[in-house]
Amino acid sequence: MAARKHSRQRDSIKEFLMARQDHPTADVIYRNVRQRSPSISLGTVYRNLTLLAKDGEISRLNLGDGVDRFDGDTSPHYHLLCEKCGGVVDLEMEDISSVLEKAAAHFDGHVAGHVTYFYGTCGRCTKPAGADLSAGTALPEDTALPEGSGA
Amino acid sequence: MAARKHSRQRDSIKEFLMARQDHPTADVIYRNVRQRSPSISLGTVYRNLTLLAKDGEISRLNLGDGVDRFDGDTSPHYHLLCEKCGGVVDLEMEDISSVLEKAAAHFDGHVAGHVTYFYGTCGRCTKPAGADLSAGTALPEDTALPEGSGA
DNA sequence: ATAAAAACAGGAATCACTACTATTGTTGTG
DNA sequence: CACAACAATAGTAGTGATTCCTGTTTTTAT
Repeated sequence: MAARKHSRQRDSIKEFLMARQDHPTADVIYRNVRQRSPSISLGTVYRNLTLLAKDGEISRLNLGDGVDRFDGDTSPHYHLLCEKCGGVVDLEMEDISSVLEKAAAHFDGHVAGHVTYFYGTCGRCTKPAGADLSAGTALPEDTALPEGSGA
Repeated sequence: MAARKHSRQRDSIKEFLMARQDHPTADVIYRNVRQRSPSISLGTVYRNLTLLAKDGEISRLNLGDGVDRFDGDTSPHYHLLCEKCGGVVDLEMEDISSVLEKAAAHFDGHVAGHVTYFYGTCGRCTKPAGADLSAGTALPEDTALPEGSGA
């Protein structure tokens, strides 16, 4: 029930998220989508992110640092929170779902799932300062609006 | 530097936490400690919880539900968040620190640690309703003040 | 006893996020 | 196409956990 209706704001949000490899916060999404849809409101961003996550089209991450992040990639994978730059990167690693069985082994309740994430230093921050940062995938972690050009 | 000075408020907080098997929130701690130290302020509770956690005397848990919880047991162990009652219970389970190696295997940064918790249904909530709830460890999950007796 | 500074109480402020309301946009149906 | 039903929006107010600030009180070393 409550059939979903189309909305450009939702399209913009999803489109933006799909194009990102990082895991932006609602605020970053808001500031960026606002370049295409200048009148969009923060509440709309939150409402749609929540709705998209509920429908399984995106996923919502909570890495314990007080902000939720959003990921256009809903396939199961793990994340690492970089303690230096605050960024979040995907981690390619073998399956660890066996932790569920381990958790259930001596437990008298029911274990439905688990949340795991890692912390440490991302590849970029691990390299010696001033190394080959010139090339590379330099997407500033939390791209804010380039204050000069847009609005 | 900044030598720590003794304080009864901090003592009360730690003492209260050590006596609990559940994982109370700052607010629950505040409401309970206030029975012993009626003039304690919430800010003091937070400041001391943060300080004790920083010094490794207690640990701070974030289970992604918007509230931090505190645990007097700092030995490494895992937690389960009950989706029915909202409570948090300890999980006795074999070591899973091997996930760290798995995470590090194909990663070009540095993996320092991981956070893992489980969700599902706790033992009490799993049992058929109205069963043997009469006996048992019935500590109400978020013990508020028993409004009648105290203040 | 005393002074330096850690800690406190109380309240204001912050921050991410949610809720509310009047208005606008979408969509199925005749 | 017209139009009613209602999903979605913008804008703004509200919430709840946590932190910060300030003048006062405790602790503690001397």
